[in-house]
Amino acid sequence: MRSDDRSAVRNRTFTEEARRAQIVGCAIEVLAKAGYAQTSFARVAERAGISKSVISYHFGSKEELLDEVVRSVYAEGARYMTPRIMAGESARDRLVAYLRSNLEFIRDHAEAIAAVAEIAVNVRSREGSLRFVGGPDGAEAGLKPLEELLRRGQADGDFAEFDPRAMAWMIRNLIDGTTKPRVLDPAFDFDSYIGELVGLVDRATRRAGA
Amino acid sequence: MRSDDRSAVRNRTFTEEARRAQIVGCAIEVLAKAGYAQTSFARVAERAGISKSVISYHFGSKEELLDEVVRSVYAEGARYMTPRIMAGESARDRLVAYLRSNLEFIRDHAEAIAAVAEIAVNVRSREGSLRFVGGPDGAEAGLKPLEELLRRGQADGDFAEFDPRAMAWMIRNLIDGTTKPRVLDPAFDFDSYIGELVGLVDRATRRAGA
Amino acid sequence: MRSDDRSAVRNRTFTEEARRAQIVGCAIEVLAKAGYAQTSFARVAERAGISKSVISYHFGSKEELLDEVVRSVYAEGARYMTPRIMAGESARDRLVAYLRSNLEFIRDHAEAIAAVAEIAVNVRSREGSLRFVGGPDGAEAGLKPLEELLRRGQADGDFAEFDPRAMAWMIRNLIDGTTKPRVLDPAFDFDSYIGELVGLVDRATRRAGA
Amino acid sequence: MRSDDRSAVRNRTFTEEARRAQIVGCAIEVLAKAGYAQTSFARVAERAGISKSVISYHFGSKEELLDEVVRSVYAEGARYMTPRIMAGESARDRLVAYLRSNLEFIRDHAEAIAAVAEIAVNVRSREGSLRFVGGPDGAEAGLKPLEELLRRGQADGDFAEFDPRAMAWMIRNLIDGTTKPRVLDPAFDFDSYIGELVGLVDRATRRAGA
DNA sequence: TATGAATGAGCGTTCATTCAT
DNA sequence: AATGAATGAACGCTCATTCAT
Repeated sequence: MRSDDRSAVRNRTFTEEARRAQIVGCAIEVLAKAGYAQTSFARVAERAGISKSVISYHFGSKEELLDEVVRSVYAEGARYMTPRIMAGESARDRLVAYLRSNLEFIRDHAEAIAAVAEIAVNVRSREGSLRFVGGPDGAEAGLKPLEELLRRGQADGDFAEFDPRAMAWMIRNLIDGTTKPRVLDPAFDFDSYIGELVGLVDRATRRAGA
Repeated sequence: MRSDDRSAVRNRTFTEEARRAQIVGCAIEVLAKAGYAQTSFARVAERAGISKSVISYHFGSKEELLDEVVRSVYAEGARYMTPRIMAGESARDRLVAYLRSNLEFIRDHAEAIAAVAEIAVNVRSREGSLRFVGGPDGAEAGLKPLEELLRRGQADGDFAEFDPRAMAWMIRNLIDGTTKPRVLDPAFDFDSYIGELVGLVDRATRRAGA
Repeated sequence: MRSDDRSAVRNRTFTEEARRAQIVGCAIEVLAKAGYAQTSFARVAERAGISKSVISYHFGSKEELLDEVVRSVYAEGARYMTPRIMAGESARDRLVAYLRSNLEFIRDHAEAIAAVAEIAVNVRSREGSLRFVGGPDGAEAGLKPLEELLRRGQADGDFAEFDPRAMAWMIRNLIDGTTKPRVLDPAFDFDSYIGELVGLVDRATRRAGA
Repeated sequence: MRSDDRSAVRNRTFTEEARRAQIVGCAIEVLAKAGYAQTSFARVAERAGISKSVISYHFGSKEELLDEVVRSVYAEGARYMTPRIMAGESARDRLVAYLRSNLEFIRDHAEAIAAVAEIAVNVRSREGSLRFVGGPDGAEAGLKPLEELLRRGQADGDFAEFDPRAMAWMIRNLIDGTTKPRVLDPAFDFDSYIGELVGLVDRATRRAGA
């Protein structure tokens, strides 16, 4: 096995990247369909039609594979959202773009989102803390820009007075919670839910009388 | 194991109830501290200072133990919330009471809430669906009363126009998401967060001009 | 617990005898229906509607219970067969009576026979040898009288020349094997099978020209 | 475990076949020596000098291992018996060949026969019926050819009148019962027993006056 | 680059048995 | 005479991981 991939970047051949991507894709499917507890190398390998030691070969550990699942989904999410948010001119525009683009990404990548959720609530460090919610790569990373956006909007007079950090958390929870009605509610309509959610946030942040 | 457990209810001796409660308590601690995947009979027994077959003796299966964890936490939650909600005279009063009492309960029972969350997102039926999220005892059970409350408030003219079902889901997500900032944010202050959340929901539901 | 019942005979109260008989009966039912491997104190107790420690109380060990099952069935078998065999005047008469009475007893006590068979082929001493087939109480005990009967018949000129010991074994195997077609063959008719078996043994033992 | 076992047949490497054969061999030894109830993966592995998860790796379940034990012994038995039986020209010849070859195989494979017997009388399906006694692969499979042979012999005038099905059962029981005197009787001589058994069956089937 | 083979730790569960009441 | 409570050993099985090829 390649024992020297501790460092962030390594040269990988094209075939290696392809295998990694395939395995990540299968891992996402298994995670989404069967849940974290039932996601084993054996099941992922079975779905990929390869032997399970191939996974060990490419990823070194289960942790590394799950990390890569999260990383790849985050990266694709950022690729989708960032330009759309940046296009907004006012804080309000950008907030709405943040909400819409994030929700659209969730809508269009149900399996990947479910997989990341499974990992986020389950993978723990040795000491027991969740690896993907705390930590520098965790929720904090996604929260800070949102908080900044809100703060800026308040400074600009776009938004009412509220605790921008608490509001950021609440908005994240509103977004992340979308998967619940989606899965559970047979009558759920994603696009109208987006409208309701944007409306709610708008009313909750709008300066009185604006 | 006790051989006559088939029926729903059984007389239990005082000692048995005490042991069951002790085991449930330890299971909650392990679930909250180490997460679902690391919660085994062995770990729970170790924490309780008993042998793991004692758990099998009292619960018959892991599923039964986890069910009891959920049931007991739900029951205590209902005991706390129900009278407080019922005391409200208007829909708005009751909505605020719903929010406050639920959040207070979460605030005061952090471990139990975390344990139930671990179970809810992990325990699956044979076919792969989450047992405690869907189903008659799942989210639906908690959602319906809230939706009714919102609908009634709209009929009374207390609330603005919005989709009451979507709003109910969003409110639940706001509440359930509270654990995230609590755990992750070192500066998190639960009581002021309650205020922010109640304020947000108030603004989001209030009839314009009211 | 009564720790002094190592010796063969003890005074037992009426209720104690009744309990023992009840437990033995239930053990027979479980053995016959579910097989040796699935026969546990728990299952026997469940069927008897008592707690499993009652069995421990009355029998001291699983071995003792199974011994009692075998002993009681053997005793009842002997009670049925002995007078019928003794009534025969010639060796041939007695051989036929042996076959018929044994087969009738098997026919009329299917469960008990099945239970004893389960025990006989499964219960082993510490060193690994079967307890109920070898040993002084085992097959030998049943075989010797049959062998003697055959030997006597040869001396009387009733029977042909054959190795009486081998013949005794073969006859026992014919009898004991009856349960197999009975269980497996949907068209099996016990009484006509008795006729066939008696005929076979008659032909096999009869002196040529007799 | 190998994840692609679903289908009936698979290519197996030489090493895998060797390991499987070794494990089957050890399982036979344990079954024969210690009996079904004491036959566990741990004991088999211990005898093979491997870790018990190796057995799981190669067999997937205990059931699969025991199936393979039965299958391999049956296959070898058929390989020995079939040509010898086919060589007989008359029904009588073939019946004697059936008896002799079967008994010789039993004589020469005592352990394997004992192991299969342990399995046959103990392994049950979910519902409680014996898996290897009833069913298409069970006793029926071995009985039918024998019954046909007897029927053909009657049609040819070789044999007396008797119920060929009952006779087939009795002959099978005579053969299968051989293990009992062999194990229990210190003076048992297998070859002379074969002679006695063949003689008995001959007398029992021979047409009067033939 | 990939794999077959193997491993040891751990899982939930069942078991006969013990013991105080 | 009976029981509830508890135990430790053993069970079949799954797991991520290692390693020689």
